[in-house]
Amino acid sequence: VAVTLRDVAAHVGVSPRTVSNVVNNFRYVSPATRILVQAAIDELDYRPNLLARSLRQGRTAVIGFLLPELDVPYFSELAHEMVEHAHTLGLTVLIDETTGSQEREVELLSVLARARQVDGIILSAIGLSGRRLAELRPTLPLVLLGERTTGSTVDHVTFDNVEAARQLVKHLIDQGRRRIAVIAAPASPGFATSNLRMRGCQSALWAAGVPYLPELTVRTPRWHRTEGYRAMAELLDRPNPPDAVVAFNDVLAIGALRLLHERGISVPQRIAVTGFDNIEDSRFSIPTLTTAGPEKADVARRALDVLVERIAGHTGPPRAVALPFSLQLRDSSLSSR
Amino acid sequence: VAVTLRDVAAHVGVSPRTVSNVVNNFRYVSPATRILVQAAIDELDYRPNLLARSLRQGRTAVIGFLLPELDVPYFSELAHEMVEHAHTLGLTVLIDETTGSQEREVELLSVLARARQVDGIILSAIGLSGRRLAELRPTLPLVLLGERTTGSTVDHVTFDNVEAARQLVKHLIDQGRRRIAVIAAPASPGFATSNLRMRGCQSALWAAGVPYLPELTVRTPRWHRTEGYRAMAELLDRPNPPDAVVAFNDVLAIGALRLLHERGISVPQRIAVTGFDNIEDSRFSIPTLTTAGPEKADVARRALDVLVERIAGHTGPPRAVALPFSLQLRDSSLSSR
DNA sequence: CTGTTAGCGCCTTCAC
DNA sequence: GTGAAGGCGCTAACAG
Repeated sequence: VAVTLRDVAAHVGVSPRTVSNVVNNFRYVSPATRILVQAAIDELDYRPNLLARSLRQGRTAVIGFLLPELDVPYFSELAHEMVEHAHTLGLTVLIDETTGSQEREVELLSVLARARQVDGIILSAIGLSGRRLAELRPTLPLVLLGERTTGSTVDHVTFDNVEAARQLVKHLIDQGRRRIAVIAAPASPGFATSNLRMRGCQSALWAAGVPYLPELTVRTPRWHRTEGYRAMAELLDRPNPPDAVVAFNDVLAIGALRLLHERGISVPQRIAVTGFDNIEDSRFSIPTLTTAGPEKADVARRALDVLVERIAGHTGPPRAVALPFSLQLRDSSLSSR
Repeated sequence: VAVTLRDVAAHVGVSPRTVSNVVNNFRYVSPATRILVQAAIDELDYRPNLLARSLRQGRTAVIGFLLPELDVPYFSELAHEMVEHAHTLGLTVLIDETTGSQEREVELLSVLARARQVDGIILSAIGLSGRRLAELRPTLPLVLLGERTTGSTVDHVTFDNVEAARQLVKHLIDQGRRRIAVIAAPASPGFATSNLRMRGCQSALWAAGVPYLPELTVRTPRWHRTEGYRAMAELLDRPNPPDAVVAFNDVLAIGALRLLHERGISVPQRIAVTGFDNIEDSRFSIPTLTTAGPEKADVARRALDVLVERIAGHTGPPRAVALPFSLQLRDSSLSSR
């Protein structure tokens, strides 16, 4: 039932070539024929079959965005920016979830890359190490998010996780906190986000001569609210509870806030809390949450720009884009207000 | 550089047909050749070009999911379920944002539908009226979410918004509330979600003989936290403030909670608050939020099932799937605890 | 400026 | 069981 280029051509009495020229806004079509053809297109309600076009041209104008989980606010906010900015570039976004497992990251990456369904891929990697990635030798333009791997062989966009963590902990120390707990996400090999943030924390403690208390570090299996809630409970049940908690993302922190509320422990008076990511919710939580992170719009914009450049054929050494980030000091960590 | 079916065939010394048979697990391939071909596939690392396959077969195994905004928790949670369930069906999901504007809903719908990039579409419509939709005569299987239009000409999956609102308000009345405010989303033509919820509220009030107070209804332009915050401020600034607030989704309610906290008004003691959607955050807000809605996994599952059935060629009258919903009574509305 | 031809990579009807 | 040929709808040479 679908109207094809041929149908339009036959209807007007020109060759398919001419119709194609009109559809693609090529020069060298006489105004008269252009009008004629356009009329036929409108009349028959013709739309080019993008599949056929993609097959022919070898490009699809679709990019794949692989992220751990769409229902984690950081990623949904990022996905939003991605879709929005992609749209301004005339691109569509195909989203798939990796659940943060290395196998699934590898699998999706290779499936997407080989199937020619997308022109390039943006991967928010959690489990994948730089080495493993290098072995894969991705066949498609690829931009990595959220992890800075030394000697990485692919483009990536990130921000200075170590420095951000350092500044957050320094802020807590400046506020007089001395027993600083950490709610960390799973340890991964290599330079995973969680490890970088841990390093920043320790560096700040060391610089201030405040002891790092390993017994006040809890590692959670995932980055969810529930995990933050559980981890906080665990911390309180230990002898000598903390006077501050650095959670490695905002939802973990929000889970912790919830538990503290239930136990009747006031924040920040008795325990200060900080997060990471600056998700929308951190401005509305009770109390509002101190956090740090880059602008998500920046992340999306830069990642797409680098990717588009590669798709356009740019060759050259892998780019490492480090975005600026900012600290948002809010009620959850400000003692004197 | 890409390896094609032909390359594999040439490498083994069989016809493309045979390779295709192996790839697609057809009967009637001798075990010997199957093994041989499979070996060549592995060796050359061949992957079928999905674009070519789709063009040939007329199906893409991709479904489009059009939603207002990915960074609104309800939709990101729903998208998560959609992607996950689609995966079990061997489908990929192409997500696009409509920002809730009718023009963009129409545009994306027709672009996607004609371009043959997807086999079917699930649309979480906000602005689109049933009538407008009927005029469009979508050329592709389409399932509508979140709005029940009378005499609709397309399949849709929803739940009983009127009844859910009625039960929430009845609950508030049972708790002794009498001055019940409403933070509603934009009024739209037809049977938009917001209108249905409003009707449910009024019906509950009427049934209990409690007056509906139009001066305590605020309509917000969007469904965001900030709007809930602003609307709540507006309500408090009016003479005779409410003793309960029904927000038409959870993020509006969370915005309202935030403002009430800043004004030092205790919830639920002085003002009770309820939302809609049962987003993850409603279990962690302070206080936890009373809310109502269907299981998002159900929504995704049923929508996909109906869509897949249509894609498979099922004809028949449009389906109207009404999902069960549940009330989650939590701290924000329970006076006696 | 426009028509003709070929082919992107795959699946599938028809033969053998 | 397997081979040969054709075409899904489009665009990119190459004429003219």
